[in-house]
Amino acid sequence: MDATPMRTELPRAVASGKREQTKILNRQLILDAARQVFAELGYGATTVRDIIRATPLASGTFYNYFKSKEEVYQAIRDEVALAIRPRLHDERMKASTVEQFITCTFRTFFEYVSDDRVNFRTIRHAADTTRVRMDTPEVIAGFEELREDIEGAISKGLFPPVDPDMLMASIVGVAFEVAERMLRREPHDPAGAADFATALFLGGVRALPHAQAPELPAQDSVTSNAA
Amino acid sequence: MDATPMRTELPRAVASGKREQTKILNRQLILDAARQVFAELGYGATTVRDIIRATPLASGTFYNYFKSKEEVYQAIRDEVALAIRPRLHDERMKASTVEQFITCTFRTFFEYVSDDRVNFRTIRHAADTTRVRMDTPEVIAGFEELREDIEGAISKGLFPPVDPDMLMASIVGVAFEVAERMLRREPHDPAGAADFATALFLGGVRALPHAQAPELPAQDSVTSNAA
DNA sequence: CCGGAAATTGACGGCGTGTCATGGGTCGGT
DNA sequence: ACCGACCCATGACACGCCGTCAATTTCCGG
Repeated sequence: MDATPMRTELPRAVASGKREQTKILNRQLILDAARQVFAELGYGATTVRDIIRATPLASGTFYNYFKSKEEVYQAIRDEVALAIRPRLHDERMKASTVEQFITCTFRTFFEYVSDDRVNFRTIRHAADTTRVRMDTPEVIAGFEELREDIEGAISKGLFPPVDPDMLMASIVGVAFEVAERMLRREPHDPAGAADFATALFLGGVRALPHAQAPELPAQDSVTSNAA
Repeated sequence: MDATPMRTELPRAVASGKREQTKILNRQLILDAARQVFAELGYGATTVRDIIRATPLASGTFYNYFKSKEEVYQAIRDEVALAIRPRLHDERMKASTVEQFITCTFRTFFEYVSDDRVNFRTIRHAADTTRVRMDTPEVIAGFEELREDIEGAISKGLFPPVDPDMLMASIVGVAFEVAERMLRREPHDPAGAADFATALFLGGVRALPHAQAPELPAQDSVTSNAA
């Protein structure tokens, strides 16, 4: 809230001693260098030495901050996940209809991806010919949160009682794959991508097999497999 | 066509000289070893040395067959893609309704994944905590084929005129992500997964924005940014 | 049976990895 | 202002992997 330094004996909240300051600085130095090197060489070809060389630090210092290049990658990826996850959750909490729930999820995601293409290109451009997607624990936690939100929406009667796990998986799959295509086109059209995905799911959810709904009036299509 | 050996001086079709036989054998030796080592150590941790050590061959020999561990990985992955791609294409060619088109795509894919979990687990179990998916050129070609099939289906009036690229991306995303969840559950239920995905797209496609329809009545939302 | 082509072998130089003893810089107490 | 304790950056080191290549073995055709 207040940006005014209190000038008490406890300025810890922002950056306590010089010790901790350089610690934060160095960490950021490494992360920034990594982002650049990953983008330049690709994740697979990058070595810890490449990262540290793009930094004024010595090789040993790297290991005071990260165990490996993979951990650096995770940190970068988690940064993104931590930035976007609360936004998505908040938006979904505000939703009072299926349409709002779905549309805000996709819109927020695609807009973020479009804005943050620095990070995102870094992340996607991994090897030469092959595309790669790595899901870090933080990202997976985001998926779980989506599933929980879906479960909540179902119990509030907002969604029909579909399989939340499968629906989550589908949304995730469409989000990432469509985002990829969106980034390939110029100019980026996050709104168009969101409209596409939203329409798909809005139409689709209605047709989805209802999981644990025993007292339904005669269903005509699907529903052949009631587990 | 004919499997009968002609007994001429040219039995090349099956396995000509000892030279070529061992060449095929060695290649297979390396691929098998790689499958095992990848599954055991994970892709990231595996070294070319690990692979060659799981083989009676010498280190130098490896490079007569593959440039790197990545190329081995591609070969394994491409093996799968080459096995499944024609099947998918054939099934889709037989489809005369949207429902058939979509359902056969998912059913074939999920059944294959479920059967072939040896390869698939190998492929997915890449690092320790992180999940990865690598799309090799052969796999990407499969995606392109799907897009072309969608375009064909649209021009035959089977599909409404949606954006084929985006629809392809969505199908791919759902297929892989739902497959992942399917493999996590015991027992595997490829039919259930296919029903879910099919229902989603059957309902969704109808609701999708129609791409190249210029004579639309007043558009209210979107379309603000016409390049 | 022999000469040449093709493929295998394993040792080698170069490099990345992760560790550790060393030393310089920082902090809290006096 | 000074000092001792502590923390952490440093870069050399031992080890292992990488990709290559000359020497050698294996195979083929004549």
